Amino acid sequence: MAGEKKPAFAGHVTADDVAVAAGVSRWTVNRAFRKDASISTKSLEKVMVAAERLGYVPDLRAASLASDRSNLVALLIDDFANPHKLVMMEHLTRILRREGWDILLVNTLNRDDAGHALLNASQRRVDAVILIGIQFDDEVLETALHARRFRKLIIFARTSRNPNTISIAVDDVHAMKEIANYVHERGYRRPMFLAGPRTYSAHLLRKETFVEYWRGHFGVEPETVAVAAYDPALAADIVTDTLAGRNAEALPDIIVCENDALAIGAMDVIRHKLRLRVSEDIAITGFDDVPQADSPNYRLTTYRQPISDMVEYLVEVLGSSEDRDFDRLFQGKLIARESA
Amino acid sequence: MAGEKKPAFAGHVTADDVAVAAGVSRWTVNRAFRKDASISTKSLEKVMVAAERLGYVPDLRAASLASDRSNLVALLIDDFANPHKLVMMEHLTRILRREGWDILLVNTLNRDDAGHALLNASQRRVDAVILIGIQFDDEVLETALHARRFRKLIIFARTSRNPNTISIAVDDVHAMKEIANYVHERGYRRPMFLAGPRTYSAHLLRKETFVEYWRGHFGVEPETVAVAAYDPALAADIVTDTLAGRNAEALPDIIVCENDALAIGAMDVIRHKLRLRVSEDIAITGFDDVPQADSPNYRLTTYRQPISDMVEYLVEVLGSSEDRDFDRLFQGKLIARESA
DNA sequence: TTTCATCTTGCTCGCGAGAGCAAAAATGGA
DNA sequence: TCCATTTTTGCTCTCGCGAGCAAGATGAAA
Repeated sequence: MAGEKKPAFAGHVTADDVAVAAGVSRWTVNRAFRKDASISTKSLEKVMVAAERLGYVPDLRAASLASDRSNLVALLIDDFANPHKLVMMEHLTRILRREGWDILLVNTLNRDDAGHALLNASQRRVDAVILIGIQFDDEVLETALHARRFRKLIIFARTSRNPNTISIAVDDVHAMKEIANYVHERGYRRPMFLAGPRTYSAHLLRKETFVEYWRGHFGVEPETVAVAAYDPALAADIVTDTLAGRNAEALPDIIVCENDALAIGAMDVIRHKLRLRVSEDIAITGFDDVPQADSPNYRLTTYRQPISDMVEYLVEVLGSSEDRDFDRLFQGKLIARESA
Repeated sequence: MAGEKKPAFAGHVTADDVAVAAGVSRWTVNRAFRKDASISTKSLEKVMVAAERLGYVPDLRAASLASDRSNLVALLIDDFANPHKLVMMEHLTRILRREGWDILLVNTLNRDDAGHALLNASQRRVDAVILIGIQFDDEVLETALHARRFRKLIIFARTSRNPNTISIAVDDVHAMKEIANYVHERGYRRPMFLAGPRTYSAHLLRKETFVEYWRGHFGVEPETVAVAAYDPALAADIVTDTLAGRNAEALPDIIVCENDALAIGAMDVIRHKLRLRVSEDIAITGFDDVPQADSPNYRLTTYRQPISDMVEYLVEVLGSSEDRDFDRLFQGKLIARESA
């Protein structure tokens, strides 16, 4: 009380210090920082004034340890060449933070590393794991799930058949049918599908859907090419290797890409390597509607995922303690621009 | 011992359980998971076998609480439109993880939010904070530093004059002089400088250096234009507003950009809005050497920062307990491509 | 004023580890 | 083989907070 001046070394100010300063018990101090706790406005104010003066903030490690809820989620990601990841991260970090969740960011270096990444997260006792990476196989997920290291394992922006994971994604099947119809209506007849890497657990149904739908409805089997990563530069190499030297009739009239990262790489090749015109000679579609897709340089026809809605749903899932099936598909939107 | 089967619910397997299973004490179990601890190979193995079987992993929250070292660093970021952020994050997440550091990712929504973001981090008792965002003002940093909420506050890829922060950055002054000389040597005489937002604490000395150097050495004051964010789309708007309608003599012959994000936006405008040729009509330089800069579409002359080296130095700083001046400038490299 | 319900406050115990020390075991040299 | 040294192991105490309960304060109804 009497001008007892500690050198405000906030790193080690504890609730006890505040309690003494405010003339209440330690538990009242902690209660003041919990939104659910019952506390009188009088002591709340006393505590807050003292805390402010001493520079006290509660230690979430201890809170987490005692309550068995960490309010921490791990975000596992690996596909850093794909610009859409930046978009997803922006939404995830902003909205999760608004809802009081902190994020542990883990770079899953490669498929073999996924298990370690999961283990890493589990050591911090995260409440949930969000996968926005692509390199995971079922075995790893099964192991983690079986060990019940997390309450929830959420696969974001990708569908999963694993009944124990929660998948929040766009409706790829519907989307690709819409794209296929659009492409056909616009008069394209020789599509080539440019696909990304095949993963085990978390699938994109885009290639399968497009190919089957096109074959079923328009009678021909589209050519498909796969790229080992969602990397524009890599996509460019593959497309160059595939198309360079072909004469006009052997070229596709449109390249339907699994996402914008691939589409951007492919478009660069059409223009600068094949020296053809985009849309007139070879059209192109993407998926994701990354910011670049709207640039005057690309004007890419693509398909927008409702990322904000998906993340809002994600926080709803995180907050829920029910044990139901949380899987959900969202409807996206075709964005027609000049590339197709 | 005798086939006592718990339903391997790893979420609640504690060191005590493993101790019983392995026939040692709890402390021996914990020691087995610490690299510095003294333990016999025999008990190490016993513990590891038991831990593996039960699915035990140490609880880093508790370890952190007891040892006052969290092995956690906060990464504060805000500039999600800039593709270079993805590059930095990839390096940071990969190398920090390799060295045993976990990352708490915090999206600093805006300048007013920086204080909250810092507070957020401090509640998790992170060992250090790394800023790769741009919106911080001195007041906020001073408050955080004064409260000593973190052992280290590192400003990455940006220089700071604040003596209490650690700045790990590229030598902007040297870099811009090199760029200015290159530009002049290549015969450009009417440069325009396209700058990003001005921040308080963490400066980029690029604009100042370029403008002063050019004026001092070549006698004329270059025109400068500022963009409110490192966002290609925003840069495109500003450049369009600035240059559209000018006749040829009033146009710059080169646009020197503070970074690639701006350069990419500007280049799109030159081609698709002004309908001019890049390099022949208006040349352009960037900074960062983002992946896109190398694409056949841009072929941007730019300046590469040695991000890997910088992050390696960062982990060295994190690991050090000395109390010296850790500020360091790295030398980058001019990457000449076709855009200038 | 009394009585009972409600709100607030303080307390015991526990969360899962680490520091640091003391006891026990292993090791080595004469 | 014996004693001194070194290594390994176990233990007490602590880190900062929360759950849940009991005691105390407050207030409304009788």
